[in-house]
Amino acid sequence: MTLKVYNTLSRKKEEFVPIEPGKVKMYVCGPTVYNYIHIGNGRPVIFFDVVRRYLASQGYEVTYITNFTDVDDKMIRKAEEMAVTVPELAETFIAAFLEDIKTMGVHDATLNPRVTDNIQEIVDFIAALVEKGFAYEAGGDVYYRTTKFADYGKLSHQNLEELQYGIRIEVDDRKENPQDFVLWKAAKPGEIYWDSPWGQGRPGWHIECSAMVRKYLGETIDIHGGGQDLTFPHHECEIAQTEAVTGHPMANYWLHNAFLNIDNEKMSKSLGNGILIRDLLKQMKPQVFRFFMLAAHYRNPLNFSDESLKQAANSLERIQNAYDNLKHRLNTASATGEVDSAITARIQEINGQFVDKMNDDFNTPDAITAVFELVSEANHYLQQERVHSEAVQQFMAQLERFDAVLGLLSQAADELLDAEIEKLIVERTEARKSKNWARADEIRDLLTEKGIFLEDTPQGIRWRRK
RNA sequence: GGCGCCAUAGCCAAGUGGUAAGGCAGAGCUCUGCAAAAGCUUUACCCCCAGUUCGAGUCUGGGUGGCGCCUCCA
Repeated sequence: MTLKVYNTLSRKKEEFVPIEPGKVKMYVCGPTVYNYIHIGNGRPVIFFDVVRRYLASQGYEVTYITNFTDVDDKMIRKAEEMAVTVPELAETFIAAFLEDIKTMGVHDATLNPRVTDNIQEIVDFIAALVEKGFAYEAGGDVYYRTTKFADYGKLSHQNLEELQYGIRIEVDDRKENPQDFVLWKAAKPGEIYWDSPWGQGRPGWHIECSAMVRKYLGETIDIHGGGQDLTFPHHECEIAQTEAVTGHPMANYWLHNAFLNIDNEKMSKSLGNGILIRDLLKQMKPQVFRFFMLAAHYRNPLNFSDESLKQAANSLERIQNAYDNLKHRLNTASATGEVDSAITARIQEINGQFVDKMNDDFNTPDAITAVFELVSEANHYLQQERVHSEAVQQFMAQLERFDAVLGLLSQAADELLDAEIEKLIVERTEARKSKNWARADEIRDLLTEKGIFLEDTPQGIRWRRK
């Protein structure tokens, strides 16, 4: 089965055909770096990380670009509040962002371009739009002339006439039409600015992505992603800008993730229910948050609650236990001869399930079901007294292949316990031998307090941290 | 007003028109000195009403209830 992705442009699942065989160029709109990212921001970050990992696992060479918006109105306002410069503000929160996503196990992007490093390209882009009559200058600002672009609205499927303008934002009367959007914004006194043919100012929000996509990936890319809210106006405007200049489609596939709600309500500043990722991850393993995210399909709304997280943690533990148990049994695996070919075949079959589900518009909930199928098979196999090391390795290798895509396992290094704990474990073993259960339990309780959980298995004592 | 989305077990969540995956939680059992882990067993008239069909969770129409976007937003 081939990969199918839901394309916002056509509102259909379409077969994914890359522009260049074996290669995928994707761009995902990144954060405006004026604050720490919240858990809602985590959804596209994690989802597109999985998309990218999956494509790579299928043999594609993926170029993954995600930008930083490091200058805009919000940045300027926040910098003022914090009494720092805009670049200082950006440095702080870019560093924080990179740290947060690393914690979440997100792979590094091929490149994280910044708006302020691409001003010249942006100015050139705007100049080209002006040249072609798609933009006009008005009092130091430059606006996009939406009426000139016949396809305006094709992504979000909106009719220009039916959009209600000025509902939330006051319409600027310098615009020819209310739906026109700003490409270049004149600097007010004291604001950060760059020189341009239209005077001192800064880029509008949408133009940066058009300029950077073209510069780093080319005129047409394979996948352009972002949160659902970016469909309109942001991505609509990107299309208008890019396609007006290049005459080619900006991206072949537009992917948008649905929102994360908190206790069934949208997360918003006015509700005051925002949760920062760094705060959340102080309370739980990052893999739990990833599992929670991937347990729902990316195009469905996902509700964040303590209960859901608790369930995610418990579910994830089953996978982690299976992996740890396999690893543990590897030490004492003793069966000889050939591995039962039925096992190998079954693992292959489950891998096929996983791939089929991922191919179906990245159905991670069903892909996770395949992971659980593998867990079940592995657990069954481990019921046997004697296991074959190669079979155990096959199970582990398959779990690791799944994990290369999903990023859910903790690879606890073979850390050493300190001498005192080591001694207690030995003492407990002695106590058990002499059936001194009271002492044995006492020691286990003692270690539990230290976060070390002991398990007595037929293959010997094992411990795990919790 | 326009454009969309969602409704499946106590909870989370899949589901190409052929007779409801998976996980969590709960209950019982097996194994275990006790545990843990694991295994086994167990839990659904798919929001309502009509229609199409041999057959509908799935398609169509109409409701009801939630939600998103309509130039800050992931």
